[in-house]
Amino acid sequence: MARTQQQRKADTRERLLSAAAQLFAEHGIDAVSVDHVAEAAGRTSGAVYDHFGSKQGMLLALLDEWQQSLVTVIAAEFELASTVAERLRAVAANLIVHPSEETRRLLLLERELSLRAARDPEVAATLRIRAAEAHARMARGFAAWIADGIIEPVADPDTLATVFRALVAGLEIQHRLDPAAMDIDTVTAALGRVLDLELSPSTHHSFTHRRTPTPT
Amino acid sequence: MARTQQQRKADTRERLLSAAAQLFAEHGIDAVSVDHVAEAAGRTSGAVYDHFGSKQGMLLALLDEWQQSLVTVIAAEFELASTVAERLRAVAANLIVHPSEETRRLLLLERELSLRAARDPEVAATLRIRAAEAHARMARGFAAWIADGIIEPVADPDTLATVFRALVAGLEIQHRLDPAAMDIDTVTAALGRVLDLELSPSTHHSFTHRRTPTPT
DNA sequence: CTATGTAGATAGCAGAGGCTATGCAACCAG
DNA sequence: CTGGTTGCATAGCCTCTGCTATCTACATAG
Repeated sequence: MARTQQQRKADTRERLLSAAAQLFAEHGIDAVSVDHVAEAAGRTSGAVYDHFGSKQGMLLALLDEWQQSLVTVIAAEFELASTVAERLRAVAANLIVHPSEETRRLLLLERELSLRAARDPEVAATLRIRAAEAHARMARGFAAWIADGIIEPVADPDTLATVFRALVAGLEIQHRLDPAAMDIDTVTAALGRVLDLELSPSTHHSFTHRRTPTPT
Repeated sequence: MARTQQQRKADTRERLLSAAAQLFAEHGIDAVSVDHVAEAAGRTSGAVYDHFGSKQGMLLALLDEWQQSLVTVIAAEFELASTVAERLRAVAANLIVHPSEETRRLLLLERELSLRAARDPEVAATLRIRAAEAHARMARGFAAWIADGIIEPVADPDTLATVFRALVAGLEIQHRLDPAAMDIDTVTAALGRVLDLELSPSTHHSFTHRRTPTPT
């Protein structure tokens, strides 16, 4: 397969990181052993320690090469529709209400990492940089929308980006816990609140569509 | 101390659950061993297994008796001020920007539990019930405000409660990761966005107050 | 073709953590 | 007073995990 040693090493590194991302997202970082990762990558734990030195080292390497953050996915969703309302609905659908399996895993991994960051300064430092980049990117997007008159300047782009990121994260948490309690109209309306859009489902409906949680 | 066996047992149970709550919140559930909990409670692991059968059993028992959820804390904050703007600011300050150590621990535990719920149906079931109660409580609060004319009926109470809970959770995550990037004015303005309040800091200021993340 | 460096396999250690089996003192019924 | 029960302690088993030390096969240089 890989011919030179360099190629072989690079290939192994990719396999290991890819397997780690997959398994960490699916089962949680602590629940996945180094041996699990190695086996999934078709290698042994010796390869992991040769490449990264420790499990933590592997995690940090993974973070460094990790591009598919929440905001990246949001941005991708935004490209798919033209009107603002449609874009919000696309985000609501593809990130929160009907995400693909891969997206679900990504979001879960992002949550676990941000929780870990609260107790692990190394993880926090890496995540902080990514978060700042993501925020800036989204703020520029809102600024452009305002400049183009696509949305009303209800607040400055920085605040909008902060609110929007927080909302998506928070809504995702709620929906994952109790999907039956939140349909796509509610989610879309919630996102629209940020931009002063009137997307609420009819009042009568909205007061009654929420179901009590499914009893155990 | 405790005289009858019943009293003794009840006392031990409380000690164990209290110690577990404290330690789980501070270090994370997986990082805390059964022995740690027992020792902090002045007992041994034998007591834990007599009471709860397993570590998971202890966690579920803890959840069942757990009253101090995020929304409970928010509700408490709301009582402290009179005007809506002041209440939002109180929430921003006491939950997100300058929370007490105890509040910080509580919020962290709540995040860990909700993440765990994504992979553990037992935890999910318990949390789901609490979340529904919390949501209903907050929705009733917003409904009362609308009925009393305290806030404009910009959306139905259910949507408002959904948005507000999501926003607080999301903002807390962001602020914990990078406190320097989000001051209290931004947070308050973000919360106000939900209710169409104009609390934004001056535009010129808001475009510049965000700092780049502290390098490493 | 040989010498050497290197990617990664193999085997195993040390420690920890969940859990169990058993022991024992305090309590309680008769 | 006594025998049984209860609440918890003690000791230890067993598995798993992160990690290391050592070895092997291959690739590259000369």
